[in-house]
Amino acid sequence: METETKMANTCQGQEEDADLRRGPWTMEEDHILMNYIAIHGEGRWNSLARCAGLKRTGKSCRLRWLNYLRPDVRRGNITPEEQLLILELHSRWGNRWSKIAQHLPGRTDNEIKNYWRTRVQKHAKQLQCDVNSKQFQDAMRYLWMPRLMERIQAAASAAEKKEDSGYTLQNSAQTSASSAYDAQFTTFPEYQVKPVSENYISTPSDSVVTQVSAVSDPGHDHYSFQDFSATQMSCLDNQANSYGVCPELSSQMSSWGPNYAEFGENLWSSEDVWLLQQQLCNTI
DNA sequence: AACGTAACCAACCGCCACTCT
DNA sequence: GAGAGTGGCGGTTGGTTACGT
Repeated sequence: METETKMANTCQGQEEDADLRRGPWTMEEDHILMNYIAIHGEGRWNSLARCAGLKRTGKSCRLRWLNYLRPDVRRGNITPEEQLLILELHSRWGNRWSKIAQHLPGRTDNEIKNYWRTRVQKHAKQLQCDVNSKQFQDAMRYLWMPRLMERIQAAASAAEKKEDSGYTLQNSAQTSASSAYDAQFTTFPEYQVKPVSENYISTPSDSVVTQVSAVSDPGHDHYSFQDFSATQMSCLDNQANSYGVCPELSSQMSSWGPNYAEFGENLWSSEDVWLLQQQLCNTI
């Protein structure tokens, strides 16, 4: 705080930024901001912007740093595990993006918000229902989320097979370096995959028994895949079927046969959507 | 190849809460 | 205690890229 005050004082003589820059950041601006923070650390953003010689508002600098320049920002596609967490956490907390982001290390609230608005809301639109409606919540919980679980488990299963075939591993975080699963675990050391005898999700083929768990974080309300598994299992108990789908949807899905496998997050065909709409109308 | 549309994402805006003077 | 300054958050916008016709 003292240094911040000093910093602010030393910059007071500088002229007011009447010609503030807006729009996309240039590489030069990025370098200036990164170098300044590397040397001085994050201070008060307005004075930081002035002292660094950036013709930007403090807010703009903060946003650029937090959402893009920070070294621990993860870029690239949202993994199935992350999607699962986002869906689950959003069902708990709603649009509390920053709170949700706290449970996805390296992801920014802006990125999660964008993911939700572009991809999740797209599906709601496809189903012609509100993203907060019970219909869509059910579709997520009984169709989308189990699909994601299956994809996660399939990736873990593939990794196990790799291991069985003589592939030497140093630790569980390296079990499947080529799968989407691994992008998460190589980056998030707190997550690991391990076989368990309880709290498992069975796939339709019942061939995969894995658990995704997070090391507990005392003093921090850290939500985990394990929590999700527990939630999902209670759902299975209640709904009593191997897909984690309510009985009405389950019967419809079994009639779809292989088409059910097409319920990936980006694979909702128009026929799927129509069928789902019909089913939801009938069941709710 | 050209055009239109959809999807994605960085950046901005406005509001609110907190801190400092 | 009041007002100004600042940071944080969620909502929105606009530019760019990808894709389809």
